[in-house]
Amino acid sequence: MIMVNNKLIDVTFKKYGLRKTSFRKNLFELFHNSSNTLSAKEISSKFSSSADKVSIYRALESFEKSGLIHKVPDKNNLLRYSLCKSECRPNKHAHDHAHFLCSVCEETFCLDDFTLPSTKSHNGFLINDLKIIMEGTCVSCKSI
Amino acid sequence: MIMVNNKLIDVTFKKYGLRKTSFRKNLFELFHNSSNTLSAKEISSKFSSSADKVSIYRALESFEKSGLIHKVPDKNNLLRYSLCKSECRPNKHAHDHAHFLCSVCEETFCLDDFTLPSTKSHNGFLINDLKIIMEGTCVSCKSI
DNA sequence: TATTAAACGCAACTGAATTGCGTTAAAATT
DNA sequence: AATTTTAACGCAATTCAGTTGCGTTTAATA
Ligand SMILES: [Mn+2]
Ligand SMILES: [Mn+2]
Ligand SMILES: [Zn+2]
Ligand SMILES: [Zn+2]
Repeated sequence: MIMVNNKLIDVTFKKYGLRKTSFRKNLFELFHNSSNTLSAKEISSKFSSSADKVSIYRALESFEKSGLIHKVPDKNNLLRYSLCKSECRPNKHAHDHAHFLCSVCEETFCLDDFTLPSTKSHNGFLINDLKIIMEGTCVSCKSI
Repeated sequence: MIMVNNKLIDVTFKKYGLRKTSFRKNLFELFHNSSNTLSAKEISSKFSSSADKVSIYRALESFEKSGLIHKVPDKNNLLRYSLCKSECRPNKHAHDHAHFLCSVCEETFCLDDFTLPSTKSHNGFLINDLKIIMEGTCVSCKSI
């Protein structure tokens, strides 16, 4: 099942201070090979119930705290996560890109070249983090 | 308890096709007099348990469908709503503003004067809806 | 190899949100 | 004004994402 090479796992887990348990390695791989964002339920189904849901939630929390993944807003208010860019750290998630949700195929796309406004404050509100979430029709679904 | 004049209630409820029950009139008033957004729990406490939570949820759903209120993001993934601008209709919620989540008080604020980019496409992606969600410290929490 | 500390897995729990259904009240019709 | 119709109400029961407790296993380390 491991398609991501072990070197990358070693480097990544060392960098983020994570234990290399078989489940967490597989979970990392799942994120790494997913173009779309993931909910706990989706993760569970990918593991075909071989992973306990509590382990999933705790791993997600741990990954998020380390700066490996970040929360993404979800239409149905579920917890949903996506792999971070390599610049992310526990104290600073660098979400310097917009996310696009296709209403047709339900895929999520990272629009890396969509530059975010770099505003740091607005009317006295101090902005630490800014997310842009788009909804619409993706390139491939448009032409169907 | 009614501070919003009855004329406004009449006009608004007619405009949005809503029944004038005493609870829903009070709920509308609550939204009208609130500077910040509201969750079901917060609404419940304002009514000091005189309104059933099911009625609250159903009223919120009904208000939202009519275009009177809109969902806003919440720090703890709760359902949270805010009064819409007068331009909103069932089929077209004009969410032309950004939302701000305070990490300290966990409130959500509508930044009505932070207008969203009106981009309709990007690299072939057709954008129907665009959301900006900011996180940071709100005005009041900043000065504590 | 032994120690220790984090991760796992199972069951039980929590709490926001939903559903069912009989009752009440607003609006429409007569 | 009285009747019919239909939406809203209220209570109980349910659902389900997410959490907590705790004993066991496994990875890191010494
Ligand atoms: Mn992303
Ligand atoms: Mn708003
Ligand atoms: Zn698509
Ligand atoms: Zn605040």
